[in-house]
Amino acid sequence: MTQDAPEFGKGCHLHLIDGSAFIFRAYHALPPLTRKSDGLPVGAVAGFCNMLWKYVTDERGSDAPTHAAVIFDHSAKTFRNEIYDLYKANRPEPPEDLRPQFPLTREATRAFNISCIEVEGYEADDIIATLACQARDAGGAVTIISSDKDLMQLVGDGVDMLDPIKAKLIGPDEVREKFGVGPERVVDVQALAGDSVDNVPGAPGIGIKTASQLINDFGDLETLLERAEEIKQPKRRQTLIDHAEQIRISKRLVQLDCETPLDFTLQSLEVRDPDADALLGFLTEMEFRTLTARVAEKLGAEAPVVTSSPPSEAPAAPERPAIDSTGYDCVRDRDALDRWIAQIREAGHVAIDTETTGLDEMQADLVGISLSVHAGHACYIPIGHVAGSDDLFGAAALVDGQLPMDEVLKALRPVLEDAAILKIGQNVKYDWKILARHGIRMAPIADTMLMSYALNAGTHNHGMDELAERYLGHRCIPIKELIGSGKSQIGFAQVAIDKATPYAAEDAEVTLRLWQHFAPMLPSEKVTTVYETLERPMVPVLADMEMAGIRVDGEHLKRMSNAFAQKMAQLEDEIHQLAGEKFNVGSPKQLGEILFEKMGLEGGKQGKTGAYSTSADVLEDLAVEHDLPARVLDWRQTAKLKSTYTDALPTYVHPETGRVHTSYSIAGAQTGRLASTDPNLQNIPVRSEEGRRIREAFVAAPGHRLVSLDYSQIELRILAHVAEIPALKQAFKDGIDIHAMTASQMFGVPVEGMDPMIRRQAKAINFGVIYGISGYGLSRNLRIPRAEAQDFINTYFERFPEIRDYMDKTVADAKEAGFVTTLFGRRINTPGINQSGPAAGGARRAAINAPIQGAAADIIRRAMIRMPEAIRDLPARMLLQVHDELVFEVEDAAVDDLIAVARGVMENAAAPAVQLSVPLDVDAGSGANWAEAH
DNA sequence: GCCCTCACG
DNA sequence: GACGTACGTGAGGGCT
Repeated sequence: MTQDAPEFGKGCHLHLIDGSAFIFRAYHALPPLTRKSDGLPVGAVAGFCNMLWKYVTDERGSDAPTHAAVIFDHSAKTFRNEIYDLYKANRPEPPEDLRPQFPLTREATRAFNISCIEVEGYEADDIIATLACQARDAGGAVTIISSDKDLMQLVGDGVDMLDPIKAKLIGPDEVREKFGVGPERVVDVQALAGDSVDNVPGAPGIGIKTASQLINDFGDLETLLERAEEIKQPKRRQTLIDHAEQIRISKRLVQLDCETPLDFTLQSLEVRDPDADALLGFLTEMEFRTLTARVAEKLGAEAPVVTSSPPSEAPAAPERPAIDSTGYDCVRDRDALDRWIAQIREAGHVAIDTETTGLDEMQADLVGISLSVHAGHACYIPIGHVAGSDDLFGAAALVDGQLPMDEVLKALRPVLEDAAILKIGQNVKYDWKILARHGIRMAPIADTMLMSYALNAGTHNHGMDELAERYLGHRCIPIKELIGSGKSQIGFAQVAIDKATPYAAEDAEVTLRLWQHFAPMLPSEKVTTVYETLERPMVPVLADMEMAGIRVDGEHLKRMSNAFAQKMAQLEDEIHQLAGEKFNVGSPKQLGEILFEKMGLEGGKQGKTGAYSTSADVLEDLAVEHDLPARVLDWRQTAKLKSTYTDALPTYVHPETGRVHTSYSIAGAQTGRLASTDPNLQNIPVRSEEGRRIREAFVAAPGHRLVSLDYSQIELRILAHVAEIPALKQAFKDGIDIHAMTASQMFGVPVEGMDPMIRRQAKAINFGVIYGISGYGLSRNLRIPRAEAQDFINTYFERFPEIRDYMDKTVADAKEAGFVTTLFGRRINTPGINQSGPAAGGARRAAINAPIQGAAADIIRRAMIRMPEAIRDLPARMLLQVHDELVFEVEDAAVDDLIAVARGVMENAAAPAVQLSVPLDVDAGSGANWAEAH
């Protein structure tokens, strides 16, 4: 697109809009508006759009810009923090309701078809300075749309500023009026005067007035500092002599950098007409009715109507051409690659998929990358394909006709890290980690899997093949057609490139189309906030945790394995003797026959498959009278610990890091909980003494400790809040033993000196309530008659009637809407709620449990998302999440600091989105290993 | 590939 | 009146 644009030069006029200033001004100028459909805060976005619209429609006549860009700050840390670590340190975090609006303002800018620019490590001011210098040097004119005094140093020949609010032009005279010196000496004055807002120290006691006087007296700052002895006022003289170094640092802080590395040209900033569809689409999505109407009128277009049909009814409408995997591009040379990169830059987004040698993203190697920008088009860039090897010893030689991996990554990196280009993935955490291993931190990202999860949790799973079939009516090429299966399976690197291209490129196109399908549904289905605040931000957080891994002591596990093997052999002998014959103790079928046929024990219940149940609770009952089932229980526990933990865990130790790297699935559980796989580190034993020793094998690195923080009773607290149970809320506020309190209320006994059995029963009921209690379930759990269990439940509901109200209301809501929601808006669909028969009970209990379990999951997600920023100055890393627990690794000396900071984040994680009526309590511990820390 | 069992919250 | 149930997960071993 830019090839035809004229070179930037004389006669051109560049407008540089200070986007961050727009945002903050918009935020503070407007009341906290929220989007009506889902409560997403959008006040700043609304103000921002109004300002942009006003800017775009202002009549400027011959002074109209030929080129324009909106520039944003990328992140809080910049190169200035290396000069002075306290730079901007006292600047408060942006308000919670502003944060989710930052990405939206970028989207808004793109919707207006204005170039959107930000660069990591640089402030917007530096980018503005760099562009202004370049434009001025090229002979063009520059107007900076901002009233920021820090930018006034740029004013001069060919560069002026425009205060967008006062509509006032700022030239050298206005600068002189403000600083008492000309633009070229502004930094000298700022260096002396300092700036309390940005925490630029300056010289104490010297303000702008004094500073400009001094500079005017001595000419410039360096001269002033050299000849400070000549200053007449003694105090002022001493201040300058004492603080000369601090003043010089201050100058470096306020001096804007004209050398920001930029990967685009001035030509590419050429002014473009807004695209009516894109702009109206965005404004409608934001539900800005007035502005949408105004824009539609001006552009002579129809304002689109947001439809809000539930996703389950959404047909796989094939408005776009069917997916055809035969015509994809295979990118084999630099020109083709550059053309794709130009396309991506023009569109501002790209769907991306990586192909690798395996599923373990900590070990798999990159084989190729596929991209798609427009439906109907996609490409595959092979980079790591090797010759199919019949020869086992033949070195895996790269196939000809592939660009070198380094070159491809180097070319793509600016795009992948460009804050103005959205990278769309399906399960993008996978690709993020693969690229992170090549030093690329991809941002910003979108994930179609997480979009589907926010919309469809509870309805179906969110894998690409399933989504493509459901929503695009397209059956993806099965990977098996390329790599085979079973014994003859080959790696993706061995697949011929002409076979890999349609498969890989298709994945990118499907991802793009899923994004086109889902993205507009998030607002219409009111789950944008969930997606933006609970799903999307988890990707880099989890990726970092997974890549950090946790150290595991393989020797410790091996010793335990040996001990377990001995114990099992001994138990096996005893069991065989008791049975009078040899059989496979690990076979429930054989065991059932021994127990209930050969030995003729009572209580043999056959399930639907005709097999006897030999589950632990059956065996526990039998164990009261008989030795054999007791031995089997012991054997089973040992076998479990050995096979699942002490034997399996060492095989997961990464050869290079020496640590175990789990993988968390964000969209696996229906309720918002994470799930941990390969290995599952969320079910490491803790309940039995023998099992707990396995936790001793999870150790901190030398010089470090493991710290574990966990929420105390978080689900019961959420229940107390959502069901508004005064007695429960008060107990949590008073910090008293919640189960004892329950027992006391139910049975009328004092909390002091309570019978532990009574407390245990109350505890079981408390948990039962969370699960959607039934008399049968409670009777089994407590091993009491069903009628007795039912009596307990009745008493409980009498004492806490609000709980029954809550349960009834939740089920009624689910039946009405087809879903339940958590406190934070997470939606869990309940498709089975209107079933009849036995399945109805299960759906009913799941619906009761989901908002409670889900809200707890939301809260710890919020804590995790805030954690990296909160602990960034501590020598600590977040390693694991176990539903209500976070595990960190921290240098010895910083244990207490970490606990204080992390606890604060966790205890306040619900706020400000939700003001809980109960406190959240967090327990903490630390030690050389996980057993000690827990 | 399904079922059973059991580890966790 | 009978039915069959605690909620949410993942992994390993047996068996077809």
